[in-house]
Amino acid sequence: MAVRRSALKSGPSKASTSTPSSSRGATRGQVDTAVRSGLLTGRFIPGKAVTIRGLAAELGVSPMPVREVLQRLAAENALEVKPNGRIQIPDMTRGRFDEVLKARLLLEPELAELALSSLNSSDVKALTAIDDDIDQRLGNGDAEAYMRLNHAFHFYIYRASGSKVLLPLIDSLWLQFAPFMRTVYGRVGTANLVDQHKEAIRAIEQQDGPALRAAITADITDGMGLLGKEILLKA
Amino acid sequence: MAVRRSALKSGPSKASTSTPSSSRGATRGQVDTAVRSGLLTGRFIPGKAVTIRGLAAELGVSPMPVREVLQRLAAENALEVKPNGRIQIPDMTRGRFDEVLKARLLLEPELAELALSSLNSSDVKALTAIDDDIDQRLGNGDAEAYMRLNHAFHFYIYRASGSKVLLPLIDSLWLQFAPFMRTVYGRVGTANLVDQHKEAIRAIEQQDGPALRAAITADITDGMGLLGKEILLKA
DNA sequence: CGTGTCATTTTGTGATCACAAATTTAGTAT
DNA sequence: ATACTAAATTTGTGATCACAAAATGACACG
Repeated sequence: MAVRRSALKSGPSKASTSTPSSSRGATRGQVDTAVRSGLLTGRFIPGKAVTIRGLAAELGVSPMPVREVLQRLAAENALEVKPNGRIQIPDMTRGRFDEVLKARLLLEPELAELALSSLNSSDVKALTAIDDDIDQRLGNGDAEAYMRLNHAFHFYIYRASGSKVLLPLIDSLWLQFAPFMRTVYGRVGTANLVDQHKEAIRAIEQQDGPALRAAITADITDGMGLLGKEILLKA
Repeated sequence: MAVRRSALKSGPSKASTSTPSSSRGATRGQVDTAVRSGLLTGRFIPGKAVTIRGLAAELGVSPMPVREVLQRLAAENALEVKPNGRIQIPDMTRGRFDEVLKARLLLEPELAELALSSLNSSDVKALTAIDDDIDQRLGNGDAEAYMRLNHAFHFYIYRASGSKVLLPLIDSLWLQFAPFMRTVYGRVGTANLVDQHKEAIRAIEQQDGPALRAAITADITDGMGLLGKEILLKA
């Protein structure tokens, strides 16, 4: 039997936080966290099929919780159910990309500003720690770690808003573009990636709303817009 | 046995369009359409529990497809899974309401303008027909019909954009506030509801983007913002 | 009349099964 | 070799079952 690359159960990925580790819906929570983190760190390749039994075997659970999780993620447009029932990672198109970019630019600066007043100096410290970690990993070319940390940085801010509506929408967006961005990093590497994290941190320190909006907007445009469009035009 | 009010299988609701009526996932599609339309027309009351077996019996299907549909809708934040596994219609809070309103104002005018160039004179005719229907129903106080038609009006426009990203996000938002708005209409009635549909239609006729944005924005603010805030403040 | 306790019922969850559709593989004929 | 066909496998779907947790109801006790 050939050694097959496993999309999950690799890396630390710390699947503990916010995961109901026991009691009601324990298995489903575990599966959900595993697949979500797999999508966000680019361990799933766009266009590749995802089978219920395959995932179930890989995670050592029965097909049932996997079925429900995949339906959930399909509802968030993180997965695509084809007319024949087959489930796969949607591949990115130019139209979809433009829409995700537009939606991100509309929602994320807004939520960041909404969270601003809830962020204090200890949060600044935590964000700085994440950003330092990112800078350190960028040189190594570890795209998976970069994606995980970049997600952690943004959502640390967004989560502080306590949002129950905007946050899930943005969650859905990240699940949609993350697998594609992974393929982008695979081509251009991570060495010369730029972000506006330090500007964002400074804006938070000074409680400067417009500056934070600008930093987030620029971060999205630079990190996703420029890179992605270049790749998509080549196709 | 007492006659229990059924949340579904009542009214015409025309569950045919866009429903996979046969082949793969037929039953699930039927259940999904039924519950979705039930939510959008306010046949589900916020705070009320929804049981898998109950819905399954009501729709005459096995619990399986219902389970998956409810998980889907929970992923879209149209339903809430409580820590004990119980599923219910989330009840509206002031914070949630403000967020939904904000998100609608950010996304819907944008998508309407995006759809503008795809709307032609035959679409104007269709929209006018829907709006006339609304005017006719408003006097009758038929809140359910109003909600269904208002949804039809907005999404006729949005769907024309061909959007695959923004449209699902807006879909999620409507599923979240619809059940609450139903309770609002139950208090204030539908007689003196106002909308900006005619202004929107005129903007489409003249292909006037800014005017369409303004009409949609005003429609959201008037129809949802004013009414909802008043009710929520009383609680 | 209120209150705690225990039995009964209901509910979600995970597992397994049967089935049909679709995919893949093998085999064969041209 | 190539194209077509048929068998074998894989896959999603719906149904049913067993189980534990939770909700509900009945009932006795204060």
